[in-house]
Amino acid sequence: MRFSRMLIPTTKETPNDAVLASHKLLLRAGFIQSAGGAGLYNFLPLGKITLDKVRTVVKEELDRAGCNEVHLPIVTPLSLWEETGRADKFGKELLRFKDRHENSFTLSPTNEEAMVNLVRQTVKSYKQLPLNVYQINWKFRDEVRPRFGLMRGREFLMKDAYSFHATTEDMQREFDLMEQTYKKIFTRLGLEFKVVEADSGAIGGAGSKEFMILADSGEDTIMVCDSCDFGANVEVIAEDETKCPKCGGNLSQTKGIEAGHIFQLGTVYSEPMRAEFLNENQKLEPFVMGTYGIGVSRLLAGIIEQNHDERGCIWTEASAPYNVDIIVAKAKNEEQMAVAQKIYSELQAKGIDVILDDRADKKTGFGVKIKDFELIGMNYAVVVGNDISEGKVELIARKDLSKEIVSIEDVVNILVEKLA
RNA sequence: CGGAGUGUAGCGCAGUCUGGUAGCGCACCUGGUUUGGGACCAGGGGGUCGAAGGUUCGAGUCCUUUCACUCCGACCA
Repeated sequence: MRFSRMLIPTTKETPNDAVLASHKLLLRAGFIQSAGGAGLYNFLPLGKITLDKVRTVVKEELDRAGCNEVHLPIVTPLSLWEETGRADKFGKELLRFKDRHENSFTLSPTNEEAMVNLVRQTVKSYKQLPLNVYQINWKFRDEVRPRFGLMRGREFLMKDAYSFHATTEDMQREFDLMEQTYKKIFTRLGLEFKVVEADSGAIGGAGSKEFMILADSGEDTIMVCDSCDFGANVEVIAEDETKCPKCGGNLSQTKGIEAGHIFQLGTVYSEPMRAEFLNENQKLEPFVMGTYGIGVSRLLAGIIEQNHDERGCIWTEASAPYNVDIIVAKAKNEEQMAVAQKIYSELQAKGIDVILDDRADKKTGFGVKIKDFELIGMNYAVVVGNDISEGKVELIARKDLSKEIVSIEDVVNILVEKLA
């Protein structure tokens, strides 16, 4: 992609009302913009690309774990919510409206009822179990106070998975599989995270675990053990507790951003909704369920909260909109453009996501391009400038801003190796 | 829902106290000079001052009502 053809409205000034680094930087770097209402954002080209990259990582790992991707309508009949009593329980956070025939609907904030409905209409036998179905779809919650940009929007992208089983043991097996799958997803995304014991809240059910991105700006306080892998949200453990209940080690307090949550549901939805299958003994039984969520758009904010500096975003390799930014110092210089084009094509041929900053207007000098690189936070920049007379280009790593001069012939292989 | 604040050009703001021609910076357009760390000079376009009502010869400014947004708190898979 050529920078000159892309809508990337970076700004020098920080919006006054943004507080969190991720909120400020995603706005300044042109990933998102306000859509005019609280907690509603337009995803601009860079934001859309990044969101899709993160979404793809989530999808690939779930598919690998045997889950089935489906797509449910965002508009759900309120009657489904009345079957489980959650129409009342969810309160005002559940946005309701009526169609022209005066039928009531909601904009889905989560889809337990809708997914149980899907499955009860199609799965009738224990032979069809277990089953894990998921979607990656927009959710709407009429939050009391949306805030912090993508961290707590009213409309947000969430992966929600639901598993259906004949027995509690099999559901617990799937629960463990999902925990492992989530660990793979968060690791691939390059995140530092902690799995903690959590409260089940409005979703209900027995056990639940949260996946916390460790960041000082996190809204959740968690207790972590320094000698084993135990961790818990302060919702479920006394905040003044100092000893690990699992191994007796020391507990310390830290902040986390909840980016994933997995639940053992049991039959709390399948029973009231009469979602049943016929077992081996020809008896009807309610499905034993689990449910598993990841806040995909929140992950973008979480990645930046954990990875940024005073100059801008520092995307991880799996999440960066582009891994390499080729900066042509003087885009009107034909030799520089030719060298840049060559490196660009070779990187593309190697399957690396690369953008060519070919902007040649007189307002956009070298300084602007390098500042944009640092603000947007792609992994590496290749500066094609005066050094080409000696057969060299400059390679800059965004993470530590280290620079090295490398030969034009080597730069592609060096990048392929670094990004492997 | 309680507390605090802010609405003036795409963005960031001044002007409001003390009523009298709508301002500044960034961005944008034209021309010229620049060109390795967010350039310079000259010229230019863009506003029903959040909305409604009121006071006044005259309202961005004063009064009343209302809406929206932001922050703190409570709440939150």
